[in-house]
Amino acid sequence: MKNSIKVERAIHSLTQEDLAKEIGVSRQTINAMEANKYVPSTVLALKIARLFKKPVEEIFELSEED
Amino acid sequence: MKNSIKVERAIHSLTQEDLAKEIGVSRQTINAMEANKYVPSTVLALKIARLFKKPVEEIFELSEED
DNA sequence: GACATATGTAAAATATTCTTTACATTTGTA
DNA sequence: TACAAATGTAAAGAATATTTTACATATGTC
Repeated sequence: MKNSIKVERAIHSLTQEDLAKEIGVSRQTINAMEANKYVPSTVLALKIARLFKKPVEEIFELSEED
Repeated sequence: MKNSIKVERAIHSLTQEDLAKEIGVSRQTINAMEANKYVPSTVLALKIARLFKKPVEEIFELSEED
């Protein structure tokens, strides 16, 4: 799965730590998500999409291997 | 978090096992998801939404406690 | 009633997410 | 250069997701 969190963060001028606080996770969780180190939970995806005012599908996209 | 998987399954006339095979998880995972026993991964949410041709947000909804 | 199919549930094991702590590296700026 | 802020990364542990196996219950049909 891919995601465009880093881009959205840039658009909204948020640091990883800002975003982490907004959605209630650690900064490392944001960092790891951006680096595709793991697949986040649906709750996180919904919170991030809501914050950025975009559909989940526009931020998180399935890859071939999923 | 709430979800309407059971309803979508009824609309599409799919058994829990049908759906499980479609998206590549065990039947118990579907059953537990419907019973809100846990929060699924974003990959599962995207797969389910894609199968039912609806946005993730229409099937999975954040609750107060999230 | 007997049978098949679908669903609910539970426990143990495994895999994965997420936190915490800590440090290294990068980048911008005085 | 020196400093601060942001980012990358890693390792250990806690919490949670998911599988597997297994059985119970419900529901429809013969």
